[in-house]
Amino acid sequence: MKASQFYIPMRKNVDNSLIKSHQFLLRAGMIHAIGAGLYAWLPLGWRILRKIENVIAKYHDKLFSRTCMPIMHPEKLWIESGRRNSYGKETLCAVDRHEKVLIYGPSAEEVVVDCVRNYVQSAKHLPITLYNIQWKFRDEVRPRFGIMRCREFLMCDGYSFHISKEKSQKFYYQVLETYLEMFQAINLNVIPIHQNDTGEIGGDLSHEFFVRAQTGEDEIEFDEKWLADKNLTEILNMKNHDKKQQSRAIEIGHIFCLNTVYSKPMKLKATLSDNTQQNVYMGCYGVGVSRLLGAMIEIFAEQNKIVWPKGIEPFQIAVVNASYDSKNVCEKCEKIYGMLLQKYESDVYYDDRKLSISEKKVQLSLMGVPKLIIIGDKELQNEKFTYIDNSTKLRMEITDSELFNLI
RNA sequence: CGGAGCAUGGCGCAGUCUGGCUAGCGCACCUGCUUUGGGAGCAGGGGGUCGCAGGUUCAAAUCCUGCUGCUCCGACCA
Repeated sequence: MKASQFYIPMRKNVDNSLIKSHQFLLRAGMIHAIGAGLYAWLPLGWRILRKIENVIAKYHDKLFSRTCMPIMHPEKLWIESGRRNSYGKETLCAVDRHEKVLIYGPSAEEVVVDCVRNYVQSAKHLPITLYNIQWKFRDEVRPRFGIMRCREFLMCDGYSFHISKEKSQKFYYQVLETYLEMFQAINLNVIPIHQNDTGEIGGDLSHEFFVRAQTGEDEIEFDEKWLADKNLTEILNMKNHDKKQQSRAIEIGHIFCLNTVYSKPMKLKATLSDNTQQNVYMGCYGVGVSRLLGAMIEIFAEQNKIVWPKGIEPFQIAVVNASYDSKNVCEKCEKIYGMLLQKYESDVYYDDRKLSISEKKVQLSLMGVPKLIIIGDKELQNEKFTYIDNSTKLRMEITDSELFNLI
């Protein structure tokens, strides 16, 4: 991607009463506020969001198969599950031309149940595990903190269907374990906390996943053992009296064992080998994808730069033209850019704009591009490149061949 | 939903209390020159009628009423 073709409206002035991540998102040109709790994802923000989505999808693919559920749900399904009455004013509705009420989905239990209930007749058809990553809408009383509590947001939601409570719970713990791996893979020191109150979703076993951050909306207590050595047994053995530390925290995920809370009213049953019928045991598993992006900024961003977790960087490497008036330099940059494209594909950024080298470097730090190859008159004369690793601050002069060994 | 605040060029703000010169500042933008290695400098220049509607007044960004939008605190919250 060439910088000259990339819409990235960076701002130097932002309202400093906004939360850190919100300010950063605006400064780096990642989002644009459209209305209360509504944001447009601009090219840079969208790229990063997609990177996060990809990691989350990769881990969910180990346990679920991916689907895409509709955003709008017929009210009928919600009446059937009983959530129409209980969910409250956060439900945004629309009326179609036939005067039917449609609900902009805040989660997808009803539609997923509808997808499987006509097929599932026997225990032999189970288990079924599905997930989707889709835009959700909750008409928050008070949207705030930028993308952390907005109305429209991207969420990954998984659903499991098993024939028995035991199997359902076993799967639940598999998901729990996979989530721990997943969050670790993106450098997040996540703390799972067992919840007793499962809220509107229902069910009886639930864990919330938190990351510590000063700007978090929640106050949590956790066992400090979590920070050193974490494994599944540790969680299961955790008792209230073990809790030793407190911190502000951001909730980035929540999982539930739902039992038959949905399958009962929605008549999702399977026949057992003794020819009796059994309500199917469900679980649901949610990760806030867009909120995760905000949480990463809260955690990893400094004043003028961010170091994204590995794999989340908007671009892995950038070619920086330091002498845009020089034809030779421009040609060299194009050539190196072309070669890097072969290896990094769309993950290479070429800053070909007519801006000073200083400004380009500052902007690339703000974007969180980890590796820079700087090419200017100086480099051309010395027949070397300047290589800068933004995350480690390593800086060196390298030759053509060294460049290709390095990257 | 309760409380508070804000709305002035593209962005961030001052001016409002105590009505009155041509509505100001920083950033951004345009032109020129000099620059170009962690958000360049100098000089010149363009752009706003002050959220919307009404009212008071000789005169309203400024005072009054209503409306709309947004932000912050709280309650709420998969």
